[in-house]
Amino acid sequence: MKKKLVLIDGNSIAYRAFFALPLLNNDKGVHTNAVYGFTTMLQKIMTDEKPTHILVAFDAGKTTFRHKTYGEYKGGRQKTPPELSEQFPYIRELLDAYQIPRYELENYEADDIIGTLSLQAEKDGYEVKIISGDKDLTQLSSETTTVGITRKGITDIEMYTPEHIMEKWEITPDRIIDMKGLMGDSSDNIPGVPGVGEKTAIKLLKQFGTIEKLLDSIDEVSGKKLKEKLEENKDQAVMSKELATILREAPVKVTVEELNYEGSDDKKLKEFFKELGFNSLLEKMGETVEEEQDLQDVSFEILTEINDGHLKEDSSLYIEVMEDNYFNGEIVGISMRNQSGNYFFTLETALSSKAFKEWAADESIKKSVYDAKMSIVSLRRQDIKLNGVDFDLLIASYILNPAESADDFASVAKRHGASAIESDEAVYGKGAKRKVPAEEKLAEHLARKANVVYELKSICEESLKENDQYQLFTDLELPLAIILADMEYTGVAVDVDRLKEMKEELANRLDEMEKKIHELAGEVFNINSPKQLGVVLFEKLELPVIKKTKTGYSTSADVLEKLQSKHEIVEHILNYRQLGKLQSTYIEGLLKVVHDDGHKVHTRFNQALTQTGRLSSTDPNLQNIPIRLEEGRKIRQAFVPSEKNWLMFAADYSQIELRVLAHIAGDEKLIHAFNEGMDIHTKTAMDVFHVDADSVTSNMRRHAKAVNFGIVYGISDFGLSQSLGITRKEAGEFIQRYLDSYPGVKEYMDDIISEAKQKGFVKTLLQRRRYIPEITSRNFNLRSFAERTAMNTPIQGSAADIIKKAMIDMAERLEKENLQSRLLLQVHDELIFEAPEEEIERLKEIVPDVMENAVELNVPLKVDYSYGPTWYDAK
DNA sequence: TGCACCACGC
DNA sequence: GACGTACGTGGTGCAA
Repeated sequence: MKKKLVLIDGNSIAYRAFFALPLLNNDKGVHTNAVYGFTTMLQKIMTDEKPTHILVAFDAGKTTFRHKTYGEYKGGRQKTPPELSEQFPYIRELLDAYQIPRYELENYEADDIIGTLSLQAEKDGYEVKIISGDKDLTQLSSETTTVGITRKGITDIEMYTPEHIMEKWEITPDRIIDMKGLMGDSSDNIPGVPGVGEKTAIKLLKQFGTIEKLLDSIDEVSGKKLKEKLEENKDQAVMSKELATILREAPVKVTVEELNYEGSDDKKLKEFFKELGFNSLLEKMGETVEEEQDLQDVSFEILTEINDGHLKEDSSLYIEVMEDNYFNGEIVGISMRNQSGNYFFTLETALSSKAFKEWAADESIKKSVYDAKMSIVSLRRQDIKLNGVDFDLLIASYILNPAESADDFASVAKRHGASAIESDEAVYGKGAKRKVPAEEKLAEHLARKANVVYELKSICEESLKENDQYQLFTDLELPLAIILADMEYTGVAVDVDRLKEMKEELANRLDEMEKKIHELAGEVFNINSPKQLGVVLFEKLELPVIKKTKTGYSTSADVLEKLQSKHEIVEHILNYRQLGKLQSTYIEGLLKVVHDDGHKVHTRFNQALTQTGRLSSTDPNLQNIPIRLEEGRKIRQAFVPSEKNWLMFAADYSQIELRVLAHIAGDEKLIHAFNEGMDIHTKTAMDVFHVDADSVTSNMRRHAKAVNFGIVYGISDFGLSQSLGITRKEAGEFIQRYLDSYPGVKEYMDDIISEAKQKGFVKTLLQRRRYIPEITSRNFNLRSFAERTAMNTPIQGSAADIIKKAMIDMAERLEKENLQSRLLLQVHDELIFEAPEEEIERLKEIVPDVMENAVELNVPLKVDYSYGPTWYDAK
């Protein structure tokens, strides 16, 4: 077996882990995030690399021989946070438990130890892998040595071979020190040459080879300023190179042979994980983790008969359905908590209790629940009506902070300081092992849940009021939950026969296309496998590689489009992809979720998920049914009214986000444009390109539309450049010109960012919040992302608020006017109804009326509508 | 079972 | 210069 040495840069990985993960604590208050990250990284290395020899190198002390060369080396560096320092002893303990040798050397850095040992190992015929978070180490890459640098997080490692370095920087590994010498390294305080960054450094090295050769032929450097800088900083460049050079003959006292790895001391390792509270890692080692037993005893009663004495005002009611799709799973238990006690009972008990059913249906008796929509629907499937819900812990938690509201009861409970509760996973198990436990155990768990809801009601209400979000909760989201429950329960009728026809036809076409593609490729392969497709396109057919993914060649649509002219096969693949998507996701996917009784699908809207306040839809997702391409749009022919002589009626807001922007920003030009009913993309083109309406070309309008799109979705210059197929610079200029054209918008963007910085969150028209802590990050990417989020969320979120309000008003109006028409779906800016023919004329009046007047803005809201026998025809 | 890639909507 | 860049859901392939 080939010998393989893994060398790990301990300090660097510890740093990476520390900053990549949130500050975890174990129960003794010791910070453990760096140790945890280090462990997961180590485990990944061990399984991926299976080293025969291994060592972790650490930096020793503060000063090294490099300080003699340059006193300021690593100067100005933030000192190691104490939260990290305190974790180093644990990392050492971890390595000892793994029986992995560690090493540090006075006066030298970990880099030098690694450099020295890797050289020795290469000579002795080892394959070497180096793992670090510091790109400097890539200079050690060679035929036999690969350098892995952690990318985002800690377990995502980018491997640097000489080929990869060549691809990325267009230089050989031994020139990396020259690159560093020229561009410097702010984190190590290596000065380099001012004004020279990565791009310039690479350009110079490609031309001259090394720093020394460059300085010899300095007259040949193009660019006066650059030449001056180089001349001025000659010595500094040479010194910087020296500082960046890893020493390969440090006086290391261990030999490679001594580093052979014989496996971990599992007993020690388990003890260590236990001490630090790494339960998930313990479980991986096959240990059962006993529950934290600070669970308080809960006294409850299992009811076999429910009577008036148990049923009180202000109860919490908890319904448990095991499957997350409550249209498939049945209720496995119900619990209740109120002044008279804490109870558990089965569905059968509930069904046989007239008192319970009346109590549940009584609007005037107030109940608190966790997930009102789920509770209402799952009870309604049993013919039990649930009314009078005035508190929903799931929604309250979501409103208080949409980022943290994982749909997981135990974590919501913990977050708001409720008494401890076991996780569902601990009680029910997971995956294939998931099952309903014995009744006593289930009863206890559910009793605790009802208890938590009961406890948290007033606490959450208080917090909502403090945030000025109580109205959002009671007047918007809670009533909406009831409407969504109705929509879901009603479901949408599907023309199954039509779908099956389409399936048949598509299957034939796909077969033919598959044959054609295989023929053109000269071999049979799986077109759906990006991996196999990549080999065919880029190796066998030798098409140019446009883009790579981290696992291979990219074969995405935008890449294939660029290759269309190069080979006939490409177009066929694009068509195959398009139809394949329709077949698998929309036709087969939809057929899979049609309920046998009545040919309906019952999507579930997740009301507590998105960061902006939008809804999402699953099983099936009815918010992404094709519309753009005719071929796909035909899918909509399969969505039909559920009753004879009814029609589908669809109404959508026109440009709601841009209208919201005009309102929030108070931009006069934009407001004027909407007041005048102008075509907003044409108007934007006029303002951005400084032309009059007649001179706007279709290309100008397309660009303007993309910019508007970018504003609405908060995309970056990069994103805009991708969608328009232009350079990033051009895209940036477009955005700049847009902001120059609409000074009100510019001002809004600036203000909202500073508001986000100051408060830590942004909010929508109806007081929905999104917290954006990254807005103060020193990391450019995180901060930029946060800034775009700050600008975009009030726009998208307010639009979401408005349509939610419209849905509530609409339900009220339909009820008031005694109409049979039903709201079926919401697709972000669109509402879809089914309606008796004779009500269509009425809907044409009231739907736009209600939607356009859901809120009052300083621009008009505009709604378009249409109707027909299928969703397809309602266009 | 989990991740990577791709593609659909707004 | 920063290396990753609206938000969702779902399908298939593939390695573990």
